[in-house]
Amino acid sequence: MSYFPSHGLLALLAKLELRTSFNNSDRDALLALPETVRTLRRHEFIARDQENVRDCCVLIAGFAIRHKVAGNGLRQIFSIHMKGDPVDLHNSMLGTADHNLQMVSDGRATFIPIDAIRELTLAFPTVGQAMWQETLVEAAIFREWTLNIGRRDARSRMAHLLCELAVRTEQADLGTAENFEMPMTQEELGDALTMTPIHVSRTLKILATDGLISREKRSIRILDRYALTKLGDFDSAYLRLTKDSDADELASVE
Amino acid sequence: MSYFPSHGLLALLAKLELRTSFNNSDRDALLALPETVRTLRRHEFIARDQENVRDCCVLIAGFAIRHKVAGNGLRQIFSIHMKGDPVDLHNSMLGTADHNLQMVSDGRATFIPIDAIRELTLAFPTVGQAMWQETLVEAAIFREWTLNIGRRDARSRMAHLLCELAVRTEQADLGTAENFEMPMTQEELGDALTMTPIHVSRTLKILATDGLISREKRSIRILDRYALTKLGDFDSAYLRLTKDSDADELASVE
DNA sequence: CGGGCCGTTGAGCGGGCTCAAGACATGTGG
DNA sequence: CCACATGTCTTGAGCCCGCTCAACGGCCCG
Repeated sequence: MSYFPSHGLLALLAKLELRTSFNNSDRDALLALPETVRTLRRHEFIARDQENVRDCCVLIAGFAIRHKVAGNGLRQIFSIHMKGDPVDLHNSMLGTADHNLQMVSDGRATFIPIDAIRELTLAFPTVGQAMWQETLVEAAIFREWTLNIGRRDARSRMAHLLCELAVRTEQADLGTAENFEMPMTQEELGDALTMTPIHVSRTLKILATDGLISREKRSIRILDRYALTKLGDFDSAYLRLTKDSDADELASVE
Repeated sequence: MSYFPSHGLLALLAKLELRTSFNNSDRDALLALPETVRTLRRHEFIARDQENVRDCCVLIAGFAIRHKVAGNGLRQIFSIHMKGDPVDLHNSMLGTADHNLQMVSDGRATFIPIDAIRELTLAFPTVGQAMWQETLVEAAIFREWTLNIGRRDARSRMAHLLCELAVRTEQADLGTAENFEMPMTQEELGDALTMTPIHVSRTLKILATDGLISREKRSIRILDRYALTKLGDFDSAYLRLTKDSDADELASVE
């Protein structure tokens, strides 16, 4: 048992409390989860397709990708993860992985035995529902990416991804929505957006020469957020960053 | 309260018990859920993007699709649903819909108030975990479809979809894996696979002339399952049709 | 200073799209 | 029973977005 919860557990708690109201015993039980913090190197695997998964990994620092490789050798990235994301609830709750989780930068994470999470969710069903909702939101992100890859052209796809990362990095307190780190290579971006790295390069160049973004090393500055949002057909609703009750209040105010 | 649970609830129970062991009180509580059975017409919406969702719909007969329309008017279908599928746990557990659910054939379904499901999962956390796992498997299907659309060519995409439908219809007791109904139009198939209906027609024709399948009205006969599985790069593991313990047993026997 | 890795740019190609027309089944009203 | 409309599927012809192949330049780090 950890007497001093890691930043990973604290970030996870904050994330879950965005959408669910906990009482003190819920909160204490979550923070009392047994955990082991580890540093992770770029390209290190957190979980591998088809292997058993015994721990749930919560990111503390750095970025990770969720991906799977098709029989023809082509890789598809399904989502990008950052601080506070319980990155393999999906794999660990089902016992065996059906995709890979891999770091794209150096980082740190805390590992929680999945059996402890199972017991926690049985003893504190409100925490269980909150975690369930968290995976539902991740499923919504998968759907939005499918729509993105399937139904938008290269520039829109790129704009949409940049908008999502802007919102999520700000949310995770890793930068502002106007200027944030994006430590992925263009090859990784290509596998997330279903383009060749060559076309990623050309597409980013177009966005920059059109004045929508500017690029430094591995970070992005958004120069025209309105235009980028419109080009990317982006609506952050699917990320569910507010409680439903908040949304209702907003709706009733309008 | 329904004293005679509908075929929808019974099919849902059977589906959840594929992966989770219930005791009698779990089972009784699930079957005692309040429900309303309704007939549904082809093209009728079960839920609409951005609307509030108060019920969870479990299909009894007929097929439904999950989809969203991008700003450019193009539609992307995310999954196809049939008997026993709790089709909008995703939307209803989050309160508002972020995509559409629509019938592609006439059918029947039972509607369960989502508040009753929330209470059930708090009082019977094992049932909650089973439903959570069900949505995790659906998320796995979303990922597999993303891989399909993003990383396979038209013929492989089509083959993969046919393999998935073959396995799932057999599982749902709606036909054999060799011969099953597929009541979708080629336009709907196209929106599921990200192709034009014209290309769907040509692709199906190629699969038929190559001797992999034959087509009658709205049903498919699989003539060469091995070749179709190989072409579609299909591995049913992501559907999680067996308990993990079963899989472990199989693995240890090998 | 040399060797990866990463990003950029050019030139040509191709899978799947667009546009167009026709075939065929089903349903509806006269 | 036919006339007609509608929805679905098929086939043909031409085109384009993003891919492939290739070369080069910049950066980091040993």
